[in-house]
Amino acid sequence: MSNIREVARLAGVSVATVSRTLKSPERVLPETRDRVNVAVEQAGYRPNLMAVQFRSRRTFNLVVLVPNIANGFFARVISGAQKAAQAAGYRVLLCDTLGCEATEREFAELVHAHQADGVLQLRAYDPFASTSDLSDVPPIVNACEVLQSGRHPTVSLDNRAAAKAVTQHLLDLGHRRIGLINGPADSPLTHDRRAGYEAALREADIAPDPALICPGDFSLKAGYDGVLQLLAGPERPTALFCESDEMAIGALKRIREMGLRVPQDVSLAGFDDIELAAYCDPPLTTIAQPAEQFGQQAVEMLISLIEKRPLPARHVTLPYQLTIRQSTARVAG
Amino acid sequence: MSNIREVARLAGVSVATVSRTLKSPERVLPETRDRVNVAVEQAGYRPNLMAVQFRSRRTFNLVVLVPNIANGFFARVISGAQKAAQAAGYRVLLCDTLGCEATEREFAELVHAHQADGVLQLRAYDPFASTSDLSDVPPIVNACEVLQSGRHPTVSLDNRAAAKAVTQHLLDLGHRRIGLINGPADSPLTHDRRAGYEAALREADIAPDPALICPGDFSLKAGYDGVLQLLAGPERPTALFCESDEMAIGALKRIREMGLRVPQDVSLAGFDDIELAAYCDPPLTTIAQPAEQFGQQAVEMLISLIEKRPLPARHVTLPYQLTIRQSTARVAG
DNA sequence: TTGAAAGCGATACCAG
DNA sequence: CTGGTATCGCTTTCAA
Repeated sequence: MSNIREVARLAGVSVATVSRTLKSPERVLPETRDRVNVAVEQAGYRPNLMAVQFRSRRTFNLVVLVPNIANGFFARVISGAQKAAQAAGYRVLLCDTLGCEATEREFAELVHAHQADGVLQLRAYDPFASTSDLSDVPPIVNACEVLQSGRHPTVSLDNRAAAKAVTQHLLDLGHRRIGLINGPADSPLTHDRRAGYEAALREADIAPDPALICPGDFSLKAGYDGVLQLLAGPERPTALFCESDEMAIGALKRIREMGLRVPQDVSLAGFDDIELAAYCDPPLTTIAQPAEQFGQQAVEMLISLIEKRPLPARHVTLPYQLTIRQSTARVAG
Repeated sequence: MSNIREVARLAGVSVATVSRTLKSPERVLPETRDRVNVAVEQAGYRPNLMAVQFRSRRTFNLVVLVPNIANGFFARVISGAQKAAQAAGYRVLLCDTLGCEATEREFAELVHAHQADGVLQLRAYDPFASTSDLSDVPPIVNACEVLQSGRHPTVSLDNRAAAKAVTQHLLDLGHRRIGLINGPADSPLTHDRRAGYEAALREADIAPDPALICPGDFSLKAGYDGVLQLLAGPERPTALFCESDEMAIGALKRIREMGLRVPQDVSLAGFDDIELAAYCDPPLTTIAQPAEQFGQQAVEMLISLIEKRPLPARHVTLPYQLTIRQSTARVAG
């Protein structure tokens, strides 16, 4: 593989001139420049980025920690992140952490090892939690699922308000017994969404009933299993709010298997507005999140951090949208 | 950030000794070793991987080119790839190329720029097609959707046989008019699956009818749109084979909207066996592909290539499995 | 067993 | 405008 010296030799100039021609051509005589360019061509020369980065102490790599790549929502976040990164001349080192803290810490360490310039974390875990010396904490942005510490910049959604809006929508349709299938217990998303759900109920003078709330984890299976528990009791709810579309789709299957219809017997609402939500039968009422924007905004903030540009805002909240389709209807009777 | 010199100073040894202690401790006196380790600890030293890689000319990075991260099938392939990479001490640089050849070439170039040791391509496009000098082609493995050139090692599925098996299954159920919704026209997958479909028909003495074949692109929408065309004619097919589960799910929605039932009026089969296939109503008959294995095998081959170990086989074919659920049934009448 | 020193490839400073 | 050269942090001979 040819190097800069080889090119210099071919062009009959010094390595310094080759470097200059490539980096700031205006500082080189056009004639010399041409000779160098010819030599570059001839040698099939490509700068060894390893060396460049080593020298400049910059990698233009961003580590993105994803809890689960297979999740349609994160896939869109990643897509947005990648576009923003590419636009700014950065690359994305994607890591499917499966929610494993050790893995997350390990990958975050890549920054300390000079393998990346910053970290984008899409889960509520601070891989640098144990680093008390703030000057030792590299550029990091937290998006989607954020920490309350406020230590790092964040991009989030007002999950409480969104969940409240969905619940309100169900209340408006006359529902009084509304079931909830939660997300993972340790996630702030779950906490906020549940809080929004309960707030809406209370404002309608309905006491939240713990028997109507069941644990989940955002997966198809959790929705499928959750329904069994929620619709088993004597006074079954007339509506169900699932904290993710995947759970809603799992729930839908089980509801059908139990011989009930959506929305005639049970109204069903999800969260995320994944592509599939519109293709369900019936199409799913849900909360649309600007997934791509999460990734894009977060990456832009991260790059500002890296390049030490001022951040317009340390904490950004993106808008949600209640998307009403046919899975929710006025309560029967 | 502390460097190796700092550690050497603290331990009162030379940088060479520090390096040795870290790389081959057995070549260092235990006593010295301990002193070095203490110094490492004390200085909070972490080797600058940039420098290590620069010096050793190895990055332990693998570029993985994915046509579409949002696709559930690829998500599983990636998961398998990542596990295999991690197990071998490599990292994955994931690139969502969106099928853009320029992007693919650009990322593949990272190998030439010494940013990665090899490339895993999950699509039938050779980013080094223009490189005629074989010694200039870096380690690369092609998986899932493979090229016919045979230039690079591959991991694939016998798509023709799999499609033939699905079609045979439908024929066995008494179907004679079987529609097909194709994948992208430029993909070998599409070609092979269609060939399998036609072969099965011919063996049953049925002439493939072009009017029963419609173009698609593996997306929900393509399935949704395709049905409109296929079921519009006077002699509508009694069964439909979609070359991806996503298209089958889109098709399902449209079939319902047309007032037809699956499988009573139309049998429906997909391909991929994504998680959702089992959660459809009715659950989808489909071809299960060992997605994780694709990623795992391909990465293992790639690493063998990189480390110049002999490959057990240059072309690996993984097994498929016809998974029969409730979306296909004996033809009515 | 340990240390001194020569690079890896590119950059940038300082002279000329 | 151009060239010589020190330097980034680490690895790896080669000697001692």
